[in-house]
Amino acid sequence: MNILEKITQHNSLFSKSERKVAEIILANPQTAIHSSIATLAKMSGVSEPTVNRFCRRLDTKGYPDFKLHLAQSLANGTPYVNRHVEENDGPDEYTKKIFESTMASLEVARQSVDINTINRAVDLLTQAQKISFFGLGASASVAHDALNKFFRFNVPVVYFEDILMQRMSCMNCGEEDVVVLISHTGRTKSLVEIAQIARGNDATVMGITSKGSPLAKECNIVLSLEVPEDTDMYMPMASRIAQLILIDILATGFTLRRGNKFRENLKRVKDTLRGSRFDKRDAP
Amino acid sequence: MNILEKITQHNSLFSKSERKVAEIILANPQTAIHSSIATLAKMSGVSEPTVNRFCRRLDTKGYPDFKLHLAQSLANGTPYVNRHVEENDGPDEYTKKIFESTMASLEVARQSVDINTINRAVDLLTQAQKISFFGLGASASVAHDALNKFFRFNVPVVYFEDILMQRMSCMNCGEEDVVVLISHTGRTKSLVEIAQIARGNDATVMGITSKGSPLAKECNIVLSLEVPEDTDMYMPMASRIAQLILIDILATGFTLRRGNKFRENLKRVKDTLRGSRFDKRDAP
DNA sequence: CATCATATGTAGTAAATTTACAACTTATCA
DNA sequence: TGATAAGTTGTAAATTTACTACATATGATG
Repeated sequence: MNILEKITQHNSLFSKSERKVAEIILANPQTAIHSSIATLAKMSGVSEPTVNRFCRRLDTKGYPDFKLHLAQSLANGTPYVNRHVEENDGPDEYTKKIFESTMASLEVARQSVDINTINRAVDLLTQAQKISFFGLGASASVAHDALNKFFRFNVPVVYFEDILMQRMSCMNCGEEDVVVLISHTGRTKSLVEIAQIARGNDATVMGITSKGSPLAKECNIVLSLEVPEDTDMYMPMASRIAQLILIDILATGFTLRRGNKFRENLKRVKDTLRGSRFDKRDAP
Repeated sequence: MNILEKITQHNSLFSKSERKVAEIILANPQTAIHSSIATLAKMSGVSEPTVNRFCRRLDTKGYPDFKLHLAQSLANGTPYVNRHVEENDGPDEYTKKIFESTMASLEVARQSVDINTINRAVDLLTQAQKISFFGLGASASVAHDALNKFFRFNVPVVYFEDILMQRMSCMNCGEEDVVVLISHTGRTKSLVEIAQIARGNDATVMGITSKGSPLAKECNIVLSLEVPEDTDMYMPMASRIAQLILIDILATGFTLRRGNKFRENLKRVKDTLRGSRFDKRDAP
């Protein structure tokens, strides 16, 4: 897709003179897009038609078209790269890095979600009699967030942080219930146990976790997100944010599936909150 | 910067015919970049020089240069636009929309953070004897997440979901303590009250909330994020994700400030978790 | 209604890109 | 090794494209 990468990769397919052109372009792409074919030819020490042929070999219609592609590649500048925070970074640097690497991860996550699985997950949630959200450690706050979202839907929804409560809750669940287990690694022992208990009671177990993990193996349905792992010791945890967005997506699918009448109800819940708020106008 | 936006904004400066050109381009920019000046002129129903003048008015050198700029604008894809989920959207559509609008909001948020404030906030947190995180409703899970992060730092850190517990906790705090209050709107009554209580006890009150809100007025320091408001009835709550990233940033700043020895300690906490996990290799 | 200013189009010109073809390399096989 | 074919590269002409200068039209102002 990106033409600059394409140039580097196709290098072997170029002829000798074409390679000269490639070098000049890679060395200074910004200059290249503002040059005419004649200028570029002179810079590369080749003839104009050679430059043209070079462009064609990259599946562009010709030189102007090539410049367009090149411009697009350059526009993406540094397209949200996953740069790690370093020891001596100042506030401006680590702020920028955290935002950007989060966005980079989200971009990756976005491309990795499987729509069909999402759809099926929404199906299951819609039909559930009771929905439970469990997670431990960092994932607990994700489960917590899920509770907040689904609670508004006027569906029986359960969330516990305590392992024992989670267990007990699962022991009491049945065929009609959906248990959503959240764990980035999918290797938290007690969560895997909970999955087993839930399945033992014929509940549907939905995992928001890594593909192929121990937890994933115990689930009826797995929503996995490919997020570059946070090998870093510093904090940013893009995986967790991707999970939250996934919850957003499920919740949205849920409302849409439930239709109009249901959404009116949702609005009522929102309105109820008003009483506990300062009015927008006459704030103290 | 972005030429497409520029076209929409400069609309009033265009002449009648130039506006025709603008319309055609905005209607189908992808086609525009692949057309010659003659084709575009014909499509717009104007003469070629008019198109050229149109380009010049946008501070480009001429038509080819304009196309380059246009191509760059388009390169950023449909650069993460905040598109709302609609009634009849299928799973693929709402998934895409949610991801994209979240990213769009993050981009906005990123540009709105004030580095100096962040730096001061990190200062305050570093010096705190005890840090409390409080939020209600959706913001509770953000506070919860903050707890998870800061807990690892081996600093006294407090989090309650219960209003009464929050109150009691604040009554017992002192000069050396920092209370972080999280609320997107900043209009939740009980949270404002808590801010007042905390300040009454000389604690430092840090607000992660909207500028100029009732809550913001009670804070010693306000970390505000300009996030396009979620007027939508559907779920996506970009504001909350921006808050989480902000917490990430604070936590990162915190570790960096604390230096090396401190980070070793952090690693130890991470290692401790191993025991509760299935090993990566011999997973069952 | 005359005059000026601005806006738009026509036609010609200059520039840039592409095509066609010829010259030159390089590889292949007898 | 030398002939031939396949592939490269360059030259020059053809074509397309963009730009300039000027003429005409439109519209506002006194």
